[in-house]
Amino acid sequence: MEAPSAFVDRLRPAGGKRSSKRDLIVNVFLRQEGHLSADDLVDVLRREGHKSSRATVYRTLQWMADAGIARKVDFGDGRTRFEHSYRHPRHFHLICKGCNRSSEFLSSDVEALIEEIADVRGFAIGQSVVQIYGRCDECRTGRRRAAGEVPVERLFARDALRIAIQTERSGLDFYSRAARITKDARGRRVFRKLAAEEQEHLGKLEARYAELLAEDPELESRPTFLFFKGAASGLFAAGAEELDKGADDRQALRIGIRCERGSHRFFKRYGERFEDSEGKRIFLEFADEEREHLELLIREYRSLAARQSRARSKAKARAHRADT
Amino acid sequence: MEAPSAFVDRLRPAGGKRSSKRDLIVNVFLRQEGHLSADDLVDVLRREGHKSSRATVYRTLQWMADAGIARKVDFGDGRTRFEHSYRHPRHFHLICKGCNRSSEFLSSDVEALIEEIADVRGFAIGQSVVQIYGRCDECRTGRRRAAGEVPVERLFARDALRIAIQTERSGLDFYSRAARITKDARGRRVFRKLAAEEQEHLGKLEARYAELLAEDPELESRPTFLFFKGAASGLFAAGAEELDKGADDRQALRIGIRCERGSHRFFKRYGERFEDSEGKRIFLEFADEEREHLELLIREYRSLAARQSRARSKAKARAHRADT
DNA sequence: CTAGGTGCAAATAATTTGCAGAGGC
DNA sequence: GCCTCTGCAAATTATTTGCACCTAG
Repeated sequence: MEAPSAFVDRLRPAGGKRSSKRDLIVNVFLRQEGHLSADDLVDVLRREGHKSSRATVYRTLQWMADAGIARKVDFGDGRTRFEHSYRHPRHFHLICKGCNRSSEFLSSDVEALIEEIADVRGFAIGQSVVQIYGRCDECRTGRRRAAGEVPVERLFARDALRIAIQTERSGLDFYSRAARITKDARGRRVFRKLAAEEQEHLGKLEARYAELLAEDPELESRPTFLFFKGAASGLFAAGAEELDKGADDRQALRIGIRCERGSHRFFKRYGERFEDSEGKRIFLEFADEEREHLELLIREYRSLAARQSRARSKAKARAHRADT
Repeated sequence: MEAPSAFVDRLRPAGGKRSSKRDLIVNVFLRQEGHLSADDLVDVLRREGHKSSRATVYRTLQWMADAGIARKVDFGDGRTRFEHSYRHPRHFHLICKGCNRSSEFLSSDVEALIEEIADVRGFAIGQSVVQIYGRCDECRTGRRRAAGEVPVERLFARDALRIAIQTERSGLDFYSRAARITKDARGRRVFRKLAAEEQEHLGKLEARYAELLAEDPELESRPTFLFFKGAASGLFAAGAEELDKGADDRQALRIGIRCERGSHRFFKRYGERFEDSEGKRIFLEFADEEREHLELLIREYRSLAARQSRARSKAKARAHRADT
């Protein structure tokens, strides 16, 4: 788990001079949750007994944004706010016009659509902003929610693990079914092997999930942060359904390839964005595993296709000999 | 087709006083395309030989935003811009950091996801902002695109009609297939009737599309404005595929219900947002037609289920009598 | 010693406001 | 005549800059 100071050092641009004032401002900033305006940060500094001129705070904030330590956010109220990126992945915002608070979410599906749209328009994406303005649950119902803040990093890890577990479960189910219906002995062996791997990995993920909840009991009840329909509605689950409708060996492999490809993409994308090193490792390992599965399935598909084509030409040759 | 003056009158708040200055500013503003800052508008007014103080322009812009004649847009460059809503539906933005121009798009899919996310979080949506920052095609490749501006309203109408036509086509295909495979005579008649209706409607839509293209030949080549995967990847097309995998009469009805529901939602949402009254009418009529289909299918499904259940209990009774 | 970094005050930039006068109902 | 709208100038707000001074490398 990377420390804040290491995080800053990693991003600090080379050649610059250190200064105790800047270090101080950066450290105070990194300790804050949520979105701060320059003035908010000056106030926090004052409250902690440090005096800094506004200009320096503005300059430091700009420096942090350039370095990637902070991100600008603009909620359209005339002042620029900043959030730090230490253990805090890029995300989208729900902004309540009642209480002026904002809550964060991520949606793999929205991101995928945005990428697709940009692609069709020949647009190279830098960064995208999704802001949903409205009234939050609390403001509408008057009910108070659990007040304790859970760092976004944990919510991210929680949801990512939930999705991974769901994916493994339905992957396991998919490969078991596929093994059952596959006629080709070699293909069957491949599916069995993949099922076994999913089973083993599932155990690991569940252990990690239990550990995460043990660290913070509040975590389980927090609302969803990471939305991913591809997993929720079930990439593999949809695949399994297709199998049930009667697929032959080749189709089964093809469906498996599609599922693994989607799953690999998802875990790669979010693994890369993960700040917590434990979760990041798990995710990238998962992505790698899925890629291996994917490659195995593709090899197997090619092999099966080749064998079938050989079988066909042999049959044709036989038929031809019979003709003449 | 509503005139600009009628549009303003419809939205003008009651009780206010008219003034020739305000009317002038509003009229000039409505003639502009794209996103104007207050200063841009002052410049346009100056260029047309009218002088107005900045304060008045700011006040008028604010008045228009309150009245719903204008919408604020903020691209994070420190100044607020405005776009008018006359024949201009709400939309999302692609913003090029190279040339500072923005292009607009709509995505039913993104909207649906946003609604779903807000719903899960108990958040009442007011308005949502989706901005994709990056570099546009022209800036990256250096190639120049056709320069003539096509009003968004037309692109919207074009894409909506394309989607409607696609939907009708695959709906027609779906119902023809369903009629072919349905064993129950009554159910078959329902599917035939729906197929005939889709056929007729398709003709109307194609005529309207041809008319639209005739009005503006540049229209056809412009990039997609309205993205809707539900239609593109084919709500009904997916349904038809399911039919082919062997569906019984009830399943066929159920698939039809799902398709009509998705289609109805889509056309209702965009029909309501459509400003051009001709297109709006087509869309809402379409939505109504889809709702009628939906209701017909639901009735038919219930009727079939009831008949099947009666048949089953009769069979059981017969079996029971044979037993004793 | 010298390129950055800091503080203060003044400058900008976008937008809003106070107030006196003009004009629609 | 009253109440709203307009114009001008001054005020406000968020942010940036000039410049003298300071400090780490």
